[in-house]
Amino acid sequence: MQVLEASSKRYADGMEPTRWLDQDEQQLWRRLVAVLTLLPAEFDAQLQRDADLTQFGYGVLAMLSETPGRSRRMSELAALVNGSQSRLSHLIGRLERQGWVRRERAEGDGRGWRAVLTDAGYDKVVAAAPGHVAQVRSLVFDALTPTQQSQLDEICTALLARLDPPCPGSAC
Amino acid sequence: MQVLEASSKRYADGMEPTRWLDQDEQQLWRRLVAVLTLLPAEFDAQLQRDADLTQFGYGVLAMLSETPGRSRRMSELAALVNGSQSRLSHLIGRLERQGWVRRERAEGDGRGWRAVLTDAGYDKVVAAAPGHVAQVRSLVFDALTPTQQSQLDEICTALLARLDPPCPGSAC
DNA sequence: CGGAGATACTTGAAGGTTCAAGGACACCCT
DNA sequence: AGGGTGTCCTTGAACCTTCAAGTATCTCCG
Repeated sequence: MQVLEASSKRYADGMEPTRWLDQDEQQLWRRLVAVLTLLPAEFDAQLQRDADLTQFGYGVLAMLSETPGRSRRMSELAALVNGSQSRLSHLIGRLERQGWVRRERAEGDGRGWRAVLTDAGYDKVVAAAPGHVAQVRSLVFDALTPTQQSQLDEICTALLARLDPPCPGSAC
Repeated sequence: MQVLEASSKRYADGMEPTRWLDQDEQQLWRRLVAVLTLLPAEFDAQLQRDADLTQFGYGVLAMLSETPGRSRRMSELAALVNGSQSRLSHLIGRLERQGWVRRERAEGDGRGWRAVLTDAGYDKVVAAAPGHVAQVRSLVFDALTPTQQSQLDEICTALLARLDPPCPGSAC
């Protein structure tokens, strides 16, 4: 996944020369990319097949189901599931059409909306959850030792420190 | 990301009762989902911004650039980058329109095609690589200690063992 | 009060992915 | 030879996400 030669060409002033990945780093990177590709694909496939849901859609419904009042401000919800407002807005539109969610004006702020889980929506998540959790268990937890699980937890924490609040590469 | 109550309802014969995730497992799962969501998004954003490429598109071009002859059978290429044949076919169509790849009949097998990286395509990857590698370094390697890197490598290996060759949940 | 600027959300179009179907060719077996 | 079956790849439609506007409302401040 990387151009091979660490070419010795000149580089502009102020440009750091690229530090290419060494053998071990390349191996890790390739494996990580594979996991990043295949794992979500499996979850999407299972949810699609068994519940006609995206992982993102499931995540939103589940998040609502766990929230007191089973509803959230759109922007809040978007942040919780790591999606853009636009993405969420489109999704909620679709979920609304299926009767699993409804929109409600947010009180106190005329600009805001809340996504509210309907009873049908709640039933939907409850029905979908066992299959999804089984998949998570089978593809993640069953594959890792308890030690690896806590290692992975710390690794994710470290990675998120650079991903979650701060902006990509720029100064924040 | 999970329905809260471990409901004590009856289940059909032969159905295992769902083993819900405990506190620690839920925490890990949430973090992992966040990483699975945000990390690819960052890479896609950077590549889109700086090179007008998808991570998948970059991966394909890079893979070709590393291959002797700078070409691969479509099916082979699809497997290497963990994509479906259809996805690859559409992508190669787009890359071909931009002049970075061209299709060539595979010799020996009248059904087959090879994707061949053009010179322009090679220049394209070479131009895109430094920015991408910098991003990988900044978001992954700089965030992890050497120990964590080798832990992650083993974790990925363990996860891939259940993902790569075998089918999802069914018998193979 | 009133206007500038930020915030919350939506919308339509463009682009990418999946899914199901289809065409061309290879392989196998009689 | 030749017909059934499987493999390699493409295609079009449906779906989802992103991107760039656009609308409505709030906040701040003179």
